Amino acid sequence: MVTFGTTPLRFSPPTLSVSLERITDFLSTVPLFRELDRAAVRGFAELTREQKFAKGAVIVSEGDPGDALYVVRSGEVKVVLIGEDGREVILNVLTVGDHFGELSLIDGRPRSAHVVATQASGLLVLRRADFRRQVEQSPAVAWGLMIELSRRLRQADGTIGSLVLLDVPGRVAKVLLENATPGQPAMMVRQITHQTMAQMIGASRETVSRAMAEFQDRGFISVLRRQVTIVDRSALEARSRPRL
Amino acid sequence: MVTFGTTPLRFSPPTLSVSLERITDFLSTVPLFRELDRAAVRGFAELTREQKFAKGAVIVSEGDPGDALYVVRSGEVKVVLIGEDGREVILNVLTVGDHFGELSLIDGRPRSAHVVATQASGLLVLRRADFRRQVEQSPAVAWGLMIELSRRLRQADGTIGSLVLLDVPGRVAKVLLENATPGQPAMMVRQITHQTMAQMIGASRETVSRAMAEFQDRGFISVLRRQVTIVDRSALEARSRPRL
DNA sequence: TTCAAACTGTGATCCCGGTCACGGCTGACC
DNA sequence: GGTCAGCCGTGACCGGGATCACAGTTTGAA
Repeated sequence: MVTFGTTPLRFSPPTLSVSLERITDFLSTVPLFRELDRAAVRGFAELTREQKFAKGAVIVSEGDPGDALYVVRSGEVKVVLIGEDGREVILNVLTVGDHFGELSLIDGRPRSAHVVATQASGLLVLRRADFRRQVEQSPAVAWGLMIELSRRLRQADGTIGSLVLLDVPGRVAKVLLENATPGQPAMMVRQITHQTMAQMIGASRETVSRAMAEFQDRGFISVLRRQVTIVDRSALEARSRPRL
Repeated sequence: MVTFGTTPLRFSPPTLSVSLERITDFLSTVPLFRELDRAAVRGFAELTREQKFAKGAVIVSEGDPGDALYVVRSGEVKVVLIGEDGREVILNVLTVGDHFGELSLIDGRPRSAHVVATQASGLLVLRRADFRRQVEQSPAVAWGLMIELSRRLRQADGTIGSLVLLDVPGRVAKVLLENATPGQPAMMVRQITHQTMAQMIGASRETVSRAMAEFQDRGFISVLRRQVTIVDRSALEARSRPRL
């Protein structure tokens, strides 16, 4: 039974508030809102509406005036830059609990990249004015935002370093490690196509294929039905450092 | 002596000093504090100490626990990543009014890069606890910080895009434009050595030289005693876009 | 099960740009 | 002035990785 505080609801609750509670539950798990008490999170939840996107749908486009924050509730999206020649650079892949769009909310500038659904996805949308008012009322969210921005900035700087200092196999090793879920003796990597990897590290699909083949030969990883398992973590780590 | 690349590193002792009002005047010009009234800015000014660094001095090192924010009061510093093989990547060049070190203050993680003085410089230092208390009292600074972080994140993403999508001459054209001061018909570029440019865009010094030579031949820029002038802005802009 | 669409593996070719080598400038400091 | 340390310009070489081409393998929808 759904309860508010200790008071059980006697009448069948409107669907809207049921889903409100579920959205509140969900938002509570997002790092941005983790410091808040339930009432404050509900304050945000009330301001959201859920929007569904089919695989391949464009959620925001570079240059758009940005006036909303999105939280991924289900599915997966990618943040991409697209060159005039059509080539794509994947800046980030976001899954459940991740959010995007805050830059435009903060500085009022246009969107700096495209965001595209890579799977059917459900996103919670929070409009600018609402968000801003809420943030001003809870400084905890402001800190949370700053922490998140810091994390991304460190990550972006790391990516710049890799692009300059590492060769393609080195960059491949790095994304493998970054996408590994920590299962002790042998670690799994969430499924990514070579094409996607290539766009994440600024390389061609073929070169990524060759690097993966090499890692298999050497026993660094093993691949079974497109599921990659990391066999020799430290070898990959060594390969992901600049070599002299 | 420890060296990174070809630049010898020197450590210079801190010197304490200077007038509170003059520091307040200076901080008032920094975007981060622009929204604050004079009393609030003085509050920050009271918490700072000025520290002098000789050219080549290391101000912070990657991996250090970071517990201070620095504002450049005079001189120039560079933010660099250093590979194990000694190669440097310049993430940013900071001059008067710029600041660095806030990431570690925000998220408590170690410093993510080295910062080295490229000229004799004076830095205002603000320690973690002091800074944090002040920020909590003035939300305007929190917004200012978020805006600054957003700006850097956009810039970093743009850099990633350039590294992947542009060839070396394209990246050279881009830094020229980014470092141009907007003098109408012909624009000047602040002095940067080819070596520095090369480290900013992930290229070799020689290739940058050749690109600059090409731009001169074509009449895009002219160089007189190491002072670069942009002659044909739109040609450079065209060159700084991905070509099909 | 079948068939199309998407993904992967691998060879051949070519070229951008890194590296090496070296000589010519420029400017700072005795 | 001389001399020394950084810069800059340019040629020669060659290797990592993009590109093209095509065959083999999965996947998933009907």
